[in-house]
Amino acid sequence: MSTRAVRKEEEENLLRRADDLCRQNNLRLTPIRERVYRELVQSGGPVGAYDLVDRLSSDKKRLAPVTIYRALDFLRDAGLVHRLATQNSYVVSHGQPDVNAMKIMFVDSKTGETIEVHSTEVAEAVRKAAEQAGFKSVSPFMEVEGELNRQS
Amino acid sequence: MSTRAVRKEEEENLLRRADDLCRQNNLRLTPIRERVYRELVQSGGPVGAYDLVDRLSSDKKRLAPVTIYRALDFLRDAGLVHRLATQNSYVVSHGQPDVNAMKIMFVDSKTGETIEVHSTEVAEAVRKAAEQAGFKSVSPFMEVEGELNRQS
DNA sequence: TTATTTTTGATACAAAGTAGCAAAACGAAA
DNA sequence: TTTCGTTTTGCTACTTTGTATCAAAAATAA
Repeated sequence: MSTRAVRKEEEENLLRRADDLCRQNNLRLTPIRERVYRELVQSGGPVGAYDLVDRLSSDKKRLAPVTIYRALDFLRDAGLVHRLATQNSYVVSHGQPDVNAMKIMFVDSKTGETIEVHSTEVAEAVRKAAEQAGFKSVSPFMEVEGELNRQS
Repeated sequence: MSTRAVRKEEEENLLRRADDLCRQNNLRLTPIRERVYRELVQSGGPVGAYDLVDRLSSDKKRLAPVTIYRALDFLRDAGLVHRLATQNSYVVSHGQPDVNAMKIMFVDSKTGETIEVHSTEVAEAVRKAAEQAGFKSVSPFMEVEGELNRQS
């Protein structure tokens, strides 16, 4: 099986799982919301909101930015998508939600490429630091910039 | 000694250290740069760029945003200031630069209040996670949202 | 001093995100 | 299935955040 086909399959997995998650939580994965999610999945990386506007607009119909932002808000609330604040962009969240793990989104400083890693060890260490700081709870998501090993 | 006086003293410490650091690294802490830094120090928390524009502008002379951004870029490069991407704001970096520690800026989701904590434990755990992700190096700074214990 | 680099000022612009309100679609209840 | 309330979408305009460009001024080096 080609890597192309594998990727296609992975895309469908994500879509199906998103669908299930929404069904189970009584959330409505409406057409635009699904289109936005699908576009993010297919892109394979972070995409800017206005880029999504362009990609999901046709010649006949130009979507308003607010439409995309609303879809993104929904997807973020559902935990399906992360916002990369340092990049002003949005990216699909991978991996099953493990409550005890920290979701770390590593962002390559050069290319903007991202890789998501879940770590309970980091979660534990951050919780400890948070306690020191007088924080009672912390977001299970964080973003770290760094340099990806280039395998050219 | 009043807490007010203590704070004033701390401010002067920071200013002096910034001055030293720049001198030692052949960086020019020019008047606007120092004014921006001082304003951030005095505010005691994160401040937006356009807020700085307002605060540092007089009736006679209105600073251009780009002037502030340039000063902020300088201060960030020097490691004196952090940008809080999730808040679109800028905050003074505290603590002596410990190369092995992760600088974690905890941001209160409600108020935007920040507390900086340095942790070698987090740094170590993140490094390990980064290796898994195929990253060879990571930024020594990160931002985590959470909820501060309210001691009303 | 003169030449070179760095910093600042000024104008305009680009990019990212939001407010507010009306129309449409949906879902539940009668 | 019609009515009613809620959620979602469309539309227009707007706010906030951040940059590009190029000339003037200031600092540094030769």
